[in-house]
Amino acid sequence: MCADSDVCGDTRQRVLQAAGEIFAEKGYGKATIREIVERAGANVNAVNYYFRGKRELYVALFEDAHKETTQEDEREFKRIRALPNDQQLHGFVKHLLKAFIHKEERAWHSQLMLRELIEPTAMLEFMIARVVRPRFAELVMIIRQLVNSNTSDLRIRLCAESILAQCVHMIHGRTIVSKLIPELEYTLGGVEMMAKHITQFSLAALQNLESDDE
Amino acid sequence: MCADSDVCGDTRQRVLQAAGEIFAEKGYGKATIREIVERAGANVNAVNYYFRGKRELYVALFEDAHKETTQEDEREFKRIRALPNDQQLHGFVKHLLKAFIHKEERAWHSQLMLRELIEPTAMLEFMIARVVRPRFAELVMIIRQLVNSNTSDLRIRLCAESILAQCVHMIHGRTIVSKLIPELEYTLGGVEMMAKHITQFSLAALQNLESDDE
DNA sequence: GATTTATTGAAACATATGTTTAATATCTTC
DNA sequence: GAAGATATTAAACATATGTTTCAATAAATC
Repeated sequence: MCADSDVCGDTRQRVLQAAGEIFAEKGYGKATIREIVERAGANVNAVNYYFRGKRELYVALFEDAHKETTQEDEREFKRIRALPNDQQLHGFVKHLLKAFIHKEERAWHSQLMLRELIEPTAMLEFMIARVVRPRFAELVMIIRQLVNSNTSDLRIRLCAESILAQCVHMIHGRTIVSKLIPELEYTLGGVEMMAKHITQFSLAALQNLESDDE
Repeated sequence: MCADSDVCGDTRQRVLQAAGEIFAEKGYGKATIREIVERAGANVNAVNYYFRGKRELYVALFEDAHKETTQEDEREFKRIRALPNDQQLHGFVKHLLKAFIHKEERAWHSQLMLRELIEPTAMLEFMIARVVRPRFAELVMIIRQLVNSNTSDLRIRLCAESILAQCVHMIHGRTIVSKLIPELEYTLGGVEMMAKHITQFSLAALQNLESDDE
């Protein structure tokens, strides 16, 4: 047996790749081992041989995806922090949106994360701790620089949710969005347009927030 | 055989109720006929006897839910149109949010609709046409009264999506939202707070929109 | 009240799917 | 090149689940 990726034949890798795509496409429940191994050009047994089972394959995959996602997040966040205040939000929104429009081979990393929000498995807690919370914290930091200094923390977190909501909705609700706004294509250009609108809408909101007493 | 609800024994009705709850809870795929009939106190055969199959049961249920939803929408929209301009948005947001916090017996009507957005079945098209589009149109009307008269239609529709996004996110992302903002309880009081924030945030955005030329 | 129809119940059937087994092939190492 | 470890394959197994069958029972009709 071999656990490391480079040592053994590429069957393990092909299964990982195929599983990533299919889990991202259909979710854990609807993905079947037989479809995965077929796409990987491997035998049904391959999943159990290399990963001990469907669930363990999913966990392995998820940890891969999480690692790549957090690395990319950290890299991007560093870059964004160096931007002028009023451009940071745009950078953040664009970063979130772009992850989902990647070329197919890579796209499943992000889609897998998003799926977890839709139909949670046992990995949800892990993901909230490692991906969602850091992103949320970063967004809160960006917002804090844009609003009145006496704005309460609760208010800022609510605004953060409002902005996240718009990003998530564009991806996850794409079927509906593209029917209601056919002008929005799900390409790199379309994403620019989405990011521009979300940023503009949210900046306008933040700059116009009423004071916190009520 | 009997198709009307009042004529035959109440088995058919009990199955409908149980199915509504379970489909809303778990989605079409994960709901099983055996669990449905068990909760309804009926035999496995009941589903096939009264509805010809699982899918047909789902369709029947969905049409029921849709009818009730659209009726309630129309009633509420009429009421909201009578409000002053600046209160209409708040009324609309509150209406959307409240539907999901109903007492359990009724909640599945709305939850079933929301599920369709998450894991679409063949009913998605039907639902977009009958529920989503009318709601979207209503929201667009409300927004149009609040912005500069030369604001483009595309811009207005983008804003409508931004507002819908926030509403949907509060319901559909409740697991995460309540972790990031523990102050937000999913009770009637909590919903008031959500509605207040979403309205305030969005009104601020709309009032501050830049002009459309670019 | 007998006959027909509608409803219910238990079991069987067919299929899909995760998992295991055991045989075969391939590779490594001495 | 032989022996043992590693990898692959095909088949079988176990379970879950939608569906069907058919007999038993209840309800309706005449």
